[in-house]
Amino acid sequence: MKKSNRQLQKVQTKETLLNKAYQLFSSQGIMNTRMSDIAQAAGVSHGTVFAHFQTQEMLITEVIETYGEKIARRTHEAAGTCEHMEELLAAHLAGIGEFEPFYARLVIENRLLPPEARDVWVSIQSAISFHFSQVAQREIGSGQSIDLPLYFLFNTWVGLVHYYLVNGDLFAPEGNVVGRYGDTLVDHYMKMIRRDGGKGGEKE
Amino acid sequence: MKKSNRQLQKVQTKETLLNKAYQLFSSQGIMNTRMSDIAQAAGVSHGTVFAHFQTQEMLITEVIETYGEKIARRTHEAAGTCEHMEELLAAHLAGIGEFEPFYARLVIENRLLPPEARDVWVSIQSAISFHFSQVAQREIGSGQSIDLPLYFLFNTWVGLVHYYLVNGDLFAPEGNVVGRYGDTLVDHYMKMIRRDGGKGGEKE
Amino acid sequence: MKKSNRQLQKVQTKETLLNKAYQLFSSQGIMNTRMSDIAQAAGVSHGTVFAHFQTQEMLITEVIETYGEKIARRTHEAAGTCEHMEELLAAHLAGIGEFEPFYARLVIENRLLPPEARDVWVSIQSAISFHFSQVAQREIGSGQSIDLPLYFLFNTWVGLVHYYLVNGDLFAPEGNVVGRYGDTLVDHYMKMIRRDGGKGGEKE
Amino acid sequence: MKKSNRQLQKVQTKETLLNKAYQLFSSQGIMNTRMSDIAQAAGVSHGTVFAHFQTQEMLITEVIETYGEKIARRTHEAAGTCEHMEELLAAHLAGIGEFEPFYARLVIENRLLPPEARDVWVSIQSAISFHFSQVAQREIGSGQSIDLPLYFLFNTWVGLVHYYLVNGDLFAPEGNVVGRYGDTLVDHYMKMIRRDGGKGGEKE
DNA sequence: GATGAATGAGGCTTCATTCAT
DNA sequence: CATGAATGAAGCCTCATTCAT
Repeated sequence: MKKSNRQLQKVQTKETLLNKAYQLFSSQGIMNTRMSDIAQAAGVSHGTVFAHFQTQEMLITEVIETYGEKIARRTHEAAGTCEHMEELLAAHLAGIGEFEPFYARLVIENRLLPPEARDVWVSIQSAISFHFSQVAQREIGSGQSIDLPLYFLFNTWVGLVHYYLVNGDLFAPEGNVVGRYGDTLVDHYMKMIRRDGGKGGEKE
Repeated sequence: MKKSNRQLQKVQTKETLLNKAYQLFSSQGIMNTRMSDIAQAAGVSHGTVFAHFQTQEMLITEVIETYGEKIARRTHEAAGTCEHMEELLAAHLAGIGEFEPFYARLVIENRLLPPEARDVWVSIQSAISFHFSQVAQREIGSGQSIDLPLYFLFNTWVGLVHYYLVNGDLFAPEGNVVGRYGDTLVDHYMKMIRRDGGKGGEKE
Repeated sequence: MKKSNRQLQKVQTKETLLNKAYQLFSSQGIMNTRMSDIAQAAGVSHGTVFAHFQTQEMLITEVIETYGEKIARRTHEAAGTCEHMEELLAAHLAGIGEFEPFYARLVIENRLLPPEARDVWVSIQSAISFHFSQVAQREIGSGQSIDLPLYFLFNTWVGLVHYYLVNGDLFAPEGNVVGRYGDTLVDHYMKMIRRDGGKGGEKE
Repeated sequence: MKKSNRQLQKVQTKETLLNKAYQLFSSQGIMNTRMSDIAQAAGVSHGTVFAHFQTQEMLITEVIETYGEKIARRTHEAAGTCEHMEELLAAHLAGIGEFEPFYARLVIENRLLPPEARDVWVSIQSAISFHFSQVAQREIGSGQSIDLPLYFLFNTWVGLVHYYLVNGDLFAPEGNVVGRYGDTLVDHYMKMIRRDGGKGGEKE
């Protein structure tokens, strides 16, 4: 059990580092966070960070992998049982909502992240896209949704959500965009893609 | 009149600096461009940049103001005579298209720019929003468009366009997102907000 | 006898460390080899190295002592039965040849090594010098060799050999200087110190 | 003349840096000297060093180029008028002697220097080799010198000199190997390569 | 006003060594 | 003893900004 203890210790330290990095990334931005900030936040020495992550890029990438996976999983779970688009979108937002500050940072700094980190990000989006497309396909097939390319419907939705997140400081300075606008976004989006959308515009 | 000459010279130097900065920002990113890069590109000394702009932030802000204003004006002009939403969206994209590399950078680095730059950015968006809302209002009133909040329709459109620009490296590695996808985006978006949208998907 | 086992184990671990260090020193250089490289190569933990050698300097010194002694012994053996200078020089080179990569490193990094290591180095050279001087003395006495101070003859020979080793990357990129040039060096050197040397250059 | 002043200033700073680096390299070794040591010795800030030399490697290379060229030139000049080998060797040593501490460092750290620096070093040696070969060729032709390959004669001489320099701490702790042994080395070497060398070994 | 050399704070990374288990 | 996680001093390099000319 001695070994077990040491190993546990190491795993814990690494987890602490990942978690503190995640917190700092969420609050002050990813590229704005220095390695030494993370060390300090985790209560370890500067060098320790490098004992766990070879380079800053690798740390960033691993944080994104770790928490991105959580976000994707959360969405995946929620999406698994979804019958209708409304539910899926709500699940998507719920998945994001749990990690909103971090996710928003990912959206904001997207193109400035190390390439590997970007790959991770893209694969997260792909997972979501997959679920979305399945449901959308079904809804289009059943005539519930307007017939537009799946990728377009997806991009519209994601673009909308990301737009709110990127401009979160304007929309929700308290930092809870999803909580504040989530339902409305789903509602409006659904109205937009429903075949009978736009009741207010009744043909006379 | 000698002074006049000097002043002219000064104005020209400043304009050169702004223009070279704009070019560099477009090609290599805003925060990736060093002050000395700009000086070199403009053929002046490193220190001269600081004679015209007190700080890097101020230079960035001023570039964004200058060229943002052009983008907004261009869009404004194009939008001014638009009767229908299609035309407006096309005009919007045309306005962006002329400055795509720079505009894309603005979208990508948006939140990492100096706060004052953000204000400029917001005002660009406002100009567009104004036109958009006018036309959208009319179309909703006439029953051509689905009845959703104007801000939502606008955010959806802008979110969509920005999503394509941010991911321009994936969508159009050659760097011409608007040219490649512009028409499609307008088409699909219009189908989505038309009251009779999605007819093509009608079952039997 | 349990202790004996333990001690045996300990001795073996240390030997492994010395040997792996020797190998790494030979292939990548002495000062370029990290303590952790050695630990890894020996299949022990990083800390274990420090259980056997208090400091890096002491490890280096001990490796040089151990293998330097082997080189010296080998040369001593080969030199022991030499009647003539040719044989001695060949023996010297043979002794080096067995350990060329390591010996070359010693020559290359010589003055950058810990002081104690230098002492070892000097004593290796002394062993060779002793044999050399004996044979040289005899040959000078018998008129076979030119009459120059023994130390000069020795330094000339060693300087020559070391010059080839230090520049081994230029002379023999495959890393076998002794094999490639050994015979030639002996031949030429002998011609140089023979009283009748240079006959081949006689005019008319 | 204003420009002249500034330019002069810059050139002077760079020269100071090169010179201080040269001194530090001479006294404490090349790879042991930190960039900040040089800055401090030159009385400028740390960053200034990097304003003049892009990287540490480039600084090292440039110091070696600058002072290596001086050494080579000195030898070249002295060698230009040499009729006999004795004079050439003396000139070679004189060239080295002026810069002995630095030259010795070059010999000692040779293989540990950045590749470009090594190239410079090799080209210095080539210049010397050229002169040597010319004179040696002539002397062999006239039957004054033993007939051995030019490269061997050269390598023997250089190997000998470098051997004394590398072991300067043993031969001449006060740091003046050339002054102390130069004449003897030339004498003995000449005796060795003279056709009539080794009088002491008179044929009976 | 223009110049450009100098500044120096800021940040990443390496690795010998220690020490609790 | 062995282990290996943690330490922290050391060193390289960048670049916005200043200021004497």
